[in-house]
Amino acid sequence: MTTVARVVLDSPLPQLDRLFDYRVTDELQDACVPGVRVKVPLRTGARISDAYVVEVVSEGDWPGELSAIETLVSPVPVLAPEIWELARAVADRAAGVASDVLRLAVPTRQVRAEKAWLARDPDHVPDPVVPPAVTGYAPGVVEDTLASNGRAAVSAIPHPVQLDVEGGDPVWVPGWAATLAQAAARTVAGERSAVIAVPDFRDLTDLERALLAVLPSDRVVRFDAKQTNGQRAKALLRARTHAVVAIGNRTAMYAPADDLGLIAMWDDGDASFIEPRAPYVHTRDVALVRAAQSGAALLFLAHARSTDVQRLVELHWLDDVTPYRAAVPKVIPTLQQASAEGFAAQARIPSSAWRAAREASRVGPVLVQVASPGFGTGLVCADCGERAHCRVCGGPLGSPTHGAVPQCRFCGALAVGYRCPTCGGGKLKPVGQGAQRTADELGRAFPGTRIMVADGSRPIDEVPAQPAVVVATRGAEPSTPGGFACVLLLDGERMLAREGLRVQEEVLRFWTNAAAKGAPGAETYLVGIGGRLATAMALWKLDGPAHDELVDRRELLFPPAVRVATLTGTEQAVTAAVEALGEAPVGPVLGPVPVDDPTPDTVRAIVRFPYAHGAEVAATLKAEVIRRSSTRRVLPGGNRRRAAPALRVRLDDAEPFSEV
DNA sequence: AGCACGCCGACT
DNA sequence: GTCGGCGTGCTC
Repeated sequence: MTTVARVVLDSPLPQLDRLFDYRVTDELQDACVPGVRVKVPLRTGARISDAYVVEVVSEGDWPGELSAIETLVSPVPVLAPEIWELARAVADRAAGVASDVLRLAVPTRQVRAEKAWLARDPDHVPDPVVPPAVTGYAPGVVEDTLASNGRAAVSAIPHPVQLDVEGGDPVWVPGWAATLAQAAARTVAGERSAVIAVPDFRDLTDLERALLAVLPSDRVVRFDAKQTNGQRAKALLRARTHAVVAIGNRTAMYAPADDLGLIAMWDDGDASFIEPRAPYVHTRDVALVRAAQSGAALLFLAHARSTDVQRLVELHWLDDVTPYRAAVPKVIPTLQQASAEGFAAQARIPSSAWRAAREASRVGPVLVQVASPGFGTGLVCADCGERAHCRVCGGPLGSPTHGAVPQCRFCGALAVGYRCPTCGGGKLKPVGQGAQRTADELGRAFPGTRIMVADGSRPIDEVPAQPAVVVATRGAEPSTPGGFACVLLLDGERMLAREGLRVQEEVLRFWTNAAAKGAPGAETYLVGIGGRLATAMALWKLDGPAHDELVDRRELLFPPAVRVATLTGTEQAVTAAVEALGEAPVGPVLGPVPVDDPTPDTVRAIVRFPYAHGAEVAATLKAEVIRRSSTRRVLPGGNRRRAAPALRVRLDDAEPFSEV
């Protein structure tokens, strides 16, 4: 009797994206188990491909003669069976290649990490964990979701929370981090694992701090983008030793974990969750696939709900969980009002907000959110370096886009034919950054107060709980123990004025995430904003805007109301692929239109289809890609060289809709 | 990707 | 007659 290993090849070619059978030689019998890395011959003995064993059977389904596995790279099973299943399903959903997903999920080989893992004590039993309560919500609500392997969209606690640490000082963490840490600790207490994905490095640090307050360190495994391959390989193997919480950014959603009990994400609307590598699957979708496969509980925590999660709530696929109402921030929207004082008038900060901020800055730190540098670059005279000011109100001039007519950052007046009042020069050059300029102005207006600036290039993680004004670009706000005494949200109008499908969602995320950095009961002033968004913020009912957005998207047949396939390639290949889809698409096909990427003879078409047809559409498109990939294109000009594939398919890329 | 197989033009 | 062009197809 022969033993057959079914392997997945480490190749990005769609036509090789299936299992291949190989004979297992006698000397490899014992070591050849699912998950090990091997090298196998392909077509001719001269070509050797890397592969993972995914299954060992007594008889394969290949009728021909089998080649033998060339070598066993290492006896350590690095590809957990459930991660193979996940990669397969994620690739299928995206009409992509499983080995592309595996490249995200499994770090390259690291001998030291493997040695450490082989030398581990397999009988080691970690200390049991006492399950904490999940605080800030009605007793039992989150606990029951976990216990029943339920699924929920959870409105995060919108202020910092203090967690007691056994034998140490209490720590302040964001409300969402406390909730996820408590939920994960309950999961681990039941000796099941949890995976949690957060958008960026700072969120990861916050979450880790919260977790270490409720769990011993051998129960927390961290994956992050700054780790070396070796550290990732080590973390990957450690995640499978006993019940742990695996935390990280996008790739953490692929962390192996025996007996998964909880899958969670913080702030799924953050664009960092969009995977930039093929097959470009959003972490939220990985979470949904993994939840379906594992049956684990699923939690999406956020302040401002994404339209994607709102859709799942309206389908009753996710429960809607909110914290105690008493916890919500006091958001005070203010449309422009005249203000008596100089800078406040220029910045259109109403006098009430101005006074509140000044009062608060005497007792604790005040957070001022401004748009990012790209929203308004400052201008100075190219000859003498003098700052360019508005002739109408005296505010600083900026240039919204490069080369545009300079415009006042405060009153919006256009400065046509600007002349420098000092030297008479007519040329302006950009300088400085939005946050820094606002800080300068505030410094003059708040004499004696410490002013700090946090932006992308000069990040600050945390500021002390002392009187100060912290000016931060949106998304770069530091934390402070206990929370800020007052929060001012400036520039909102300008942030909303940007073009794009998800602008409103994004701006609500920026506002709510900043407001949640305020202390419980602290006031948040939303400057220059009225209407429905202001009401939603004031009532802290953020599912309202998400619902309204979703209604609009349904009418327009825009994602996430429908799914989207972007087809790029030769006109022939794209047209044939659209035809192959038959009746599955909804609404008109957009295009094909000529695009210059990657070659001038390329076209692009966008088809929309209902979620119910997802599997069928992905399978059809994958088959088209395979069909087209075997024939090579001859580029015009006579010289034969390798051209881009005749057909590329990308699913659920919402980017083109931002231009509509 | 690579590499073998296969069916039409100019050569010892 | 056949050497080799590259279009087509396959890889356990």
